[in-house]
Amino acid sequence: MQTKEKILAAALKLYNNKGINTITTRHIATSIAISPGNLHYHFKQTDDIIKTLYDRLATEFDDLMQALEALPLVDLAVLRSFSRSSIEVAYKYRFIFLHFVEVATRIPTIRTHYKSLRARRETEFKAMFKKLIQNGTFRNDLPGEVWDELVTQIFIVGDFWQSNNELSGRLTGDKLMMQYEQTISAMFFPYLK
Amino acid sequence: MQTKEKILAAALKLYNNKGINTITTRHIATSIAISPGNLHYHFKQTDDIIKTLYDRLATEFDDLMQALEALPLVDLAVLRSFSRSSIEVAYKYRFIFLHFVEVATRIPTIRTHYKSLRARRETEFKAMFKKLIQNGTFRNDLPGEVWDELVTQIFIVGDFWQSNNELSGRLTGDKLMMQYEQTISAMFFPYLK
DNA sequence: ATAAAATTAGTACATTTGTTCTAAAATTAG
DNA sequence: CTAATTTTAGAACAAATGTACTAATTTTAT
Repeated sequence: MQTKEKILAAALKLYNNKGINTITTRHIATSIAISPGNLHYHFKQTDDIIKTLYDRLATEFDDLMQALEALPLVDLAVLRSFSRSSIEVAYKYRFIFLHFVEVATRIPTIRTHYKSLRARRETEFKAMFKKLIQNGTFRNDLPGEVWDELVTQIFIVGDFWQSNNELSGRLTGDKLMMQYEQTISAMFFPYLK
Repeated sequence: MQTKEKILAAALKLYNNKGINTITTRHIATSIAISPGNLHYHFKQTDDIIKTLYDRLATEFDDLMQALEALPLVDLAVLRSFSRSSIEVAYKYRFIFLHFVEVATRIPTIRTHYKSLRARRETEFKAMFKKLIQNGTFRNDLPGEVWDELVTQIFIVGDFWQSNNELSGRLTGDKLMMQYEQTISAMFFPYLK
């Protein structure tokens, strides 16, 4: 593995386990037995490492979204499998979600990027819900605002289920992902026809 | 105002506006024109300031909870007014929620305290839902797990609506609180009979 | 009024951290 | 094979930061 990839892998692991504030570039360098100078040759600024990792997260999400859009029809099973894949990606880059506000504050381009990604996904979700109402999967007796609020709720839960676990659950790995798969899919339950 | 109170007020303001990582004890001291030595006379450790602010948040929440429990009956209006008051308290101490994972990591007693508070509130919520099902406010056709998941959702949204706003909305003050009052009350909508 | 206690300012120290610089080593290209 | 380029190590620097220390000042108690 190239040094640059080694750095990213080590950084991801350390950030995920110890957070972005306790981990310094020296920690990362030491963990893969390279010098601080070498690390800064590959990443001039520390934040460039975080930025790169965020970009990868964004790309992996985008791939999921595009796969979803390519499907001819969206039903509950599809929604569930999409949610499962999203959870896996989010877990892989969990430090970002666990420190999302700080990451977005430290690296303004991340906030900008997230905002536009979010806006895009919001319209996508709303369109999808409309379809699911029309084809009789979802209820048709609820006022429109309720669906808008559901979208907001989904984003909050989707972005912060890991923070919630960190505070009260402390599950890890598959157990954690399975629990929140359930939590997220339960969000749709009372909306079913 | 006593110096100790001045420090806490200044810290709250600065933390809320700039986060806990950019603000140092020197910033706090300078903002109220006292020396660093004086600040550390009142708070030996920086984290003691955060700890004290968290304790106040916890107390204010406890007061709300006790007021709620003292009421003879709980209906939707009561639930809504409780949610409104919670939102105000959470906004007042918003830096804690915006950096919840880091705060809980840095100050272990906060994590411990939050966990037990959370467990207590979970049973309270579940009992309340049971009552609302029995008196016909909530639906009685849903499986029990759905209510458990609703409780989880409520905590996630309740703890992280501010982080969500920080990432995508950036509303402030009343506008912000009013929006999330709606988001939170909309969570109950599809559960109504 | 005076002694004791509490508060405050200011300095200083040790550590950490991001980053830069230089020279050596390794790799690549011609 | 040799020159150019890339990569690496290691030292060094400057700024920041939490905290301790000391002496002065203010407040409180008697």
